[in-house]
Amino acid sequence: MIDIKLLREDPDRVRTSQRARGEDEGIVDAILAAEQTHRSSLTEFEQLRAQQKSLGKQVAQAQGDEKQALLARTKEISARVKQLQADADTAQATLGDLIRQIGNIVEDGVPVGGEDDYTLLETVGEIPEFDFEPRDHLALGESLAAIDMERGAKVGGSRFYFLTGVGARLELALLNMGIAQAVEHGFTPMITPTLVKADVMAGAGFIDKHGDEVYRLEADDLYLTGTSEVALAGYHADEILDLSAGPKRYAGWSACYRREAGSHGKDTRGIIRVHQFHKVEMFTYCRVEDAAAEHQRLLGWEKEMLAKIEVPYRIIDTAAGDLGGPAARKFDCEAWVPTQGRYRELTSTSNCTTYQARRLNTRERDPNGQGTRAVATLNGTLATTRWMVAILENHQQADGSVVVPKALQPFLGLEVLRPVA
RNA sequence: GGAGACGUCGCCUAGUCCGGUCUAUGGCGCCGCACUGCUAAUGCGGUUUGGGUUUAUCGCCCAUCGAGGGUUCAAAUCCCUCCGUCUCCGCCA
Repeated sequence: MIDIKLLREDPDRVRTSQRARGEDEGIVDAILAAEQTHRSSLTEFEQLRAQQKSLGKQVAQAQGDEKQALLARTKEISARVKQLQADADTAQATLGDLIRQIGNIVEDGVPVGGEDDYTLLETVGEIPEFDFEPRDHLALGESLAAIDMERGAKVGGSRFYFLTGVGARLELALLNMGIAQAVEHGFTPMITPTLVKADVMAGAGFIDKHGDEVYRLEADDLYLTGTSEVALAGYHADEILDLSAGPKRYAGWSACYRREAGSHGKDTRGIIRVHQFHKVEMFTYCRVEDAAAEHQRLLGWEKEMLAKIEVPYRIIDTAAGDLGGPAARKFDCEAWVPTQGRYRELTSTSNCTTYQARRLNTRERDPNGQGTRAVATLNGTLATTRWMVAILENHQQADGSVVVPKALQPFLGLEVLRPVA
């Protein structure tokens, strides 16, 4: 949720942001009007309520006829107070519904436009050249006895899979390497709930626009999370944090669940796009002034991880229209996938500034004055199951074996993965 | 799953039975000031959060006693639903 004060004081900034995202800017004026309505109805309610309270005190002390007269007056006021309160509540709900439709204010420098309008920031590493026909990650995974899609489909349906033997070990090694790096940089490792309540899901911003993407357990009114970001965003909900000693950094380890609605027919082969996978995710709470710098740090830690698996990749600055609602800016790192001849997303880091925190009511003492203010939240990927695709394909050899990147070897306990006969 | 106890503004706590001087008590902690070689101790004052009004402050007002409803002129207090914590019993990885 954006700051209503910002919208009031600088509506043009919000309009510009909406335009960059390709979204309705007329809503700004609707919100301004709704706020006026809310404020006047609230004032009206409060004034009569004050009168009701002071009369109530007289009632308590009065006796006999005087008391009866007061009761008659106060009964009438009571009914009006109730009505005014209902009006004020309605006005507030209307305002809330409107303002929640606005995405975060896009950071300066973010390219305008949709999915294809990203800015290429950097390309790292050499695209490998094979003197043999490279096999895709699933062919490799099957011959290594690492991935079993067929039985995955038998048990869970399409887009489910088993990681078997070295496949399971490779995933654990990758995730453990992510946790190890996070710990090395001062993150607190966290294993998070993957089922969360509706208000946490909504607070993290995953219901409004990604509603179709999310699994919901009807019987319990719980949501399966698509990333530990959700649980970590909820972790400090309704709290006042002390960030005077620096940001709070968490590394969440969790299973992730995505419905992949609307992506029928896309990436149907292998484990690129699946309903369930694992991820180690960085999550930071920091002061809003530090958020942009922290975003660069998160990107730096993603690059550090990508260097460890020795695959070529590029970094893009996602266009405004491709940002999630809570994000003010997003950098994706995309690894080269040889058999597809293109780059595929391995990491994504978003600066959500105060957007999530405002919804989840996570604040700090205002260092510049009195009272409290919303903190900033950021997130970024350290490792996911999908990384196996890039590792397998980029490090494959003519005989079907796969060389394990050096940094990963101590975690995996193997230097080479060899095909099973 | 069954039975019971509980949830008060950082922490602890009074108030709830019997609705109205509760504008929520007291202690601890914390902040400020005073006194004082320093620290400590002591004294005085302040200390939930959100919002409205004003906006240069002061001030005034509303909401907030786990959450949401209800009863009532009036709810921390009475009723209902939900959430959470603890104890015991049962069942089960």
